[in-house]
Amino acid sequence: MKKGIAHTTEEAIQPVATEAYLPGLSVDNVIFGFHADQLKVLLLECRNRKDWMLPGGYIRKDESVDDAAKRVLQDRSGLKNVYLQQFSVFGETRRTKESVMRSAMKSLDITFKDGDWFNQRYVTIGYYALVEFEKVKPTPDTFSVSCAWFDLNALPTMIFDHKEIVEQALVALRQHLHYKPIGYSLLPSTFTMKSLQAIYETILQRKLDRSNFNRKMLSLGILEKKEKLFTGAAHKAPYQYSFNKKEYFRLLKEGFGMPF
Amino acid sequence: MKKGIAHTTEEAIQPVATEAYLPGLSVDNVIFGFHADQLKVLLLECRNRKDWMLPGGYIRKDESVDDAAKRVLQDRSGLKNVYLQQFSVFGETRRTKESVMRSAMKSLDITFKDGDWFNQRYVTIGYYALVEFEKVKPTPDTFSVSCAWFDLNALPTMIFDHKEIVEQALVALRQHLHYKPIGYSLLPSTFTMKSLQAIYETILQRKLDRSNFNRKMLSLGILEKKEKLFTGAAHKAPYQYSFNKKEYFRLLKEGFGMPF
DNA sequence: TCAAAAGTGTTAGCCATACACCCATGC
DNA sequence: GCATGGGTGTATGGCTAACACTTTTGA
Repeated sequence: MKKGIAHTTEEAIQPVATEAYLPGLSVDNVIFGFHADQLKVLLLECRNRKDWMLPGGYIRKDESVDDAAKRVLQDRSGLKNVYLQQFSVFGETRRTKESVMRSAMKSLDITFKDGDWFNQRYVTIGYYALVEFEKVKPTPDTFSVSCAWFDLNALPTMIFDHKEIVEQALVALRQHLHYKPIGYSLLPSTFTMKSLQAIYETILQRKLDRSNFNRKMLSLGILEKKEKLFTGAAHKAPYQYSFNKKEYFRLLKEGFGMPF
Repeated sequence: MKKGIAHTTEEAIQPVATEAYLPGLSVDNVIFGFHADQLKVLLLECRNRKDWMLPGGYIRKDESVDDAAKRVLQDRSGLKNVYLQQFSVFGETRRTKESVMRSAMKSLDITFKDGDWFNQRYVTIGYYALVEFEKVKPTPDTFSVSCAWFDLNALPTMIFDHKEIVEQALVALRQHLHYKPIGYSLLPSTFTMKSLQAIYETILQRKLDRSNFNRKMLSLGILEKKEKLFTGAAHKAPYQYSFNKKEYFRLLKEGFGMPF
């Protein structure tokens, strides 16, 4: 608020240089990861409060909204070049609450005045990201004391309308599943059909037939079968697959029809 | 800019009372109508310029973003309670151009300074609406001299990225067609199956089989057959239908799968 | 009686679903 | 060899797609 403009990546939600950002606008990312057959969301634990929030940030005056979302994603997870999709705007008048802002400011040595940067109405643009769980380095920001994964079925209490944003993101993701390939940035470069199926099953919240899932996926022509076999368990070794990047992104752009 | 705040509906894009609006944010509506077997878009002819623009406006500090879009829709078309769907945010840094703003201001007796209200970067939230063509009363705003329908295949030159916004809206509409019913606010309260089919055909840009379309639509259970027959032409009279509003909106919320 | 458009019926083929059966592996 | 999980095959039912046939109406 008093300091000059710091142009590092990690200036995201810093209470400095508010003149560098668009007023009243923010982005919030719902970052999905996949671990132990469960979908997880990356959340931040609020400083000085008992609740959690989505990784979010403001939009610099010289960057696009998409770029702001990318920057936030990279700052909190260490990752870039992952699937990041804008899905909805949250623009209710009273979605942010002064009381929450106030307590969040307390620890940060910020004078809280009416009409202040943090005390204005915020419209936020929701994005969801699909990331490879293992590769993420959870990193809290200035407003938070920790950054951790949560199971979708066991979300903590969250500030503002952030829980609703998570739910909407899941709805959007489920929709997209019907006409877009999923898995590229969620899985390691090589994976088994079983783990891919597990992703679909957790997102859709229901079991799919193993045989039919196999056939369908292969028919899309986005998978490359590695003849190399995995080993170590007391059963037949599964094939390893990787995505044919070119075909994958062609389908991502063009869309298709999934039976479920 | 000098006058006080006028709280009529028709203050939308007025250059007065800029303090009443959220800075740097706007909504733009792609209003689709259906006429003569063609999809039309409602556009505004810019004052002092040779190009056209989408009906848009700013967001009042005491209204939600959705409400702002509704207000703009009502001001330009006279309609409310129609299908209005947010579909994307347009947030590139250079999407609005100073030169365009400048010429638009010229006729309005507005001093144009750097850092001025109209000379800032704008992020806009795109909505599309489906309206009953016949019911619309096209009404220009302060920045425009006329308001008229355009065929989607014959759009005029448009300011900023507005043509791209129209195209994106059409893409979104086409997507939604696959899992949501369409037609309610596009058609009169009573209509024929042929006109409903025509809507689907123009949105999808391809012919559909009459017989199969019939069967599919009826199987959704959102249509009520009026035994009253239409008359006047040299052929068999078609049935009239109307939507079962309750079922229609249930499906709109839940979604379903369309074969095409 | 003919043309045009609407209503209805029918068939073939595809595809999702369900399930069965074989293969590989470690204990 | 047996349990476990992976790979592959197949039958059934349902639905789409295509098209044929009938009905209604005004000219």
